[in-house]
Amino acid sequence: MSENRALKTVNLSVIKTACSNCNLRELCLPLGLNSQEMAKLEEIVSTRKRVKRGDLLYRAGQPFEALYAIRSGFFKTDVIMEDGRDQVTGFQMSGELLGLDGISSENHSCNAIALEDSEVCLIPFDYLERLSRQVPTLQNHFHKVMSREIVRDHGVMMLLGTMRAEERLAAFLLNLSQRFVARGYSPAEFYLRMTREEIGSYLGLKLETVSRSFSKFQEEGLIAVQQKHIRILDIPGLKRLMNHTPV
Amino acid sequence: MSENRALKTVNLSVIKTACSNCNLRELCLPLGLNSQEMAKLEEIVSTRKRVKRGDLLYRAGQPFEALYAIRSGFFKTDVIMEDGRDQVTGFQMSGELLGLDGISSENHSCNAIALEDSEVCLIPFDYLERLSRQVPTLQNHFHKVMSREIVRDHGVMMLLGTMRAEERLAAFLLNLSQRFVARGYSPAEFYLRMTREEIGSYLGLKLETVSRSFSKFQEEGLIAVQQKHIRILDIPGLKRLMNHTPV
DNA sequence: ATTGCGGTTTGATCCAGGTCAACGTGAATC
DNA sequence: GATTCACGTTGACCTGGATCAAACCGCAAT
Repeated sequence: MSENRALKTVNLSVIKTACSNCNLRELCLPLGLNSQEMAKLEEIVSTRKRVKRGDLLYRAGQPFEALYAIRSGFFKTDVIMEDGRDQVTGFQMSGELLGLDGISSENHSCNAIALEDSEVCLIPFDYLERLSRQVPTLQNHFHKVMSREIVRDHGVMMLLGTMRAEERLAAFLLNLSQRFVARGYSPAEFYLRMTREEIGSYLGLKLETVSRSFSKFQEEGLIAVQQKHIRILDIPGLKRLMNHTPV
Repeated sequence: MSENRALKTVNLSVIKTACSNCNLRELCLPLGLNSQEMAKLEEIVSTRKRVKRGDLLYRAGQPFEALYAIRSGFFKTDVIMEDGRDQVTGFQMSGELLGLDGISSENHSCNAIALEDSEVCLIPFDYLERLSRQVPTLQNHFHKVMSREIVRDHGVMMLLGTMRAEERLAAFLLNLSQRFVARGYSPAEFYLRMTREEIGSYLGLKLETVSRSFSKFQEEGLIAVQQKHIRILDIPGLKRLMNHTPV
């Protein structure tokens, strides 16, 4: 919680040019803004925050004040029922926005937990609304980001409602792969930041089922797994597996 | 598709006062607006559209141009995979907004189908964005509506990911009940507009399981079912059933 | 009144994935 | 370099809900 605030002014000046220099700008909120608009956005995105692996960025029930753009690192979000059951609702990586769920009730409705040491840019929401009234491009892009989250959620519903275990896992791997590509990483080789249990929670499966499915994929030559290290050997194969009607 | 356009001016004048007179205004987009702001909103919500039972309001892939506020009636939205499997992603009733999924890609990403003869108010999206730049209350409320949809989706994920068949159905009934209450109807007695198969699709269950669970609830005195007519006899009982840890 | 038909209920059986349990593995700590 | 601990793998068995099948219900068309 205690952050190093020495050299504050230097720090701020560095940050003021952040968005325009940020190599995530094409994935993140600034998408589509001209340099003048970007400068305005930079004024409101003035603070960064480090979150250590395992720490919560925010917790369900806390008052909502800001959105967070992931500058680096990896997060999960989850919701917890009164009886203790929990569900991972998503995994978020650099360039993605956290906190959209908090707008509706002005309280966060889920927990956001860093799965590795991470850094986020803080976007005070009232400033964002004010600015997006002045900058139609930003307004429209923000609406698209929210809508995209809704579409993603529908995809997860489809996955949870109609797909079998192996289809779910294939879909999950392909989705990760795609998102890594968008960030300039290999589509075929990556480290999973989450445990089998977290994957299982997200996919509506038990960790043993996740583990068994990984092993099965490996036997079939679709992937090579060693703990958290994944190499996808046959992307088309996984795609085929994913939408093969279940009997 | 061909609509009666006779008496257009009369029609418009009638509609111009629509929002402020509409008894759904506290559930719908106008929430929180003063009369002046409401008047501006009414200018852009100038058209209504009837949708017959079974007809599509919009179809996945169609260009997105407007949101739809349900004036009366009942809808379902669903997504369809290439292999034909489909998933009902929601049931919408009066005062709720349809079409948010289309903003992100400027194409609708799901189908919206009327489950009874319905009427919707058409809200051209570019107008809405323009107006919400001028009316902060509207802007904020629209953001809350989108966020609420995200939170709802997380609830469905929780349901699909962690709950057992009977818990899902109990949650479903309680949710409908609540929403009927908000509209001034009985919390305990209503007609289901959707089939067992559609309920099943939404809840990630087969229609037989839905039917059996209804019968079980009836045996236990929790509800009285006769086809589509439901009477809830024991709301606390359903609530208890819903979050009783599964073993 | 009869037929047809979409939707619903109920029974019998099956199986994907859950549950329980034992063992492996590798990174961190002393 | 031994110990610990969280995480992962694998096997054996069990069960909730899927599947298959038959009958039933209500209403719309004739």
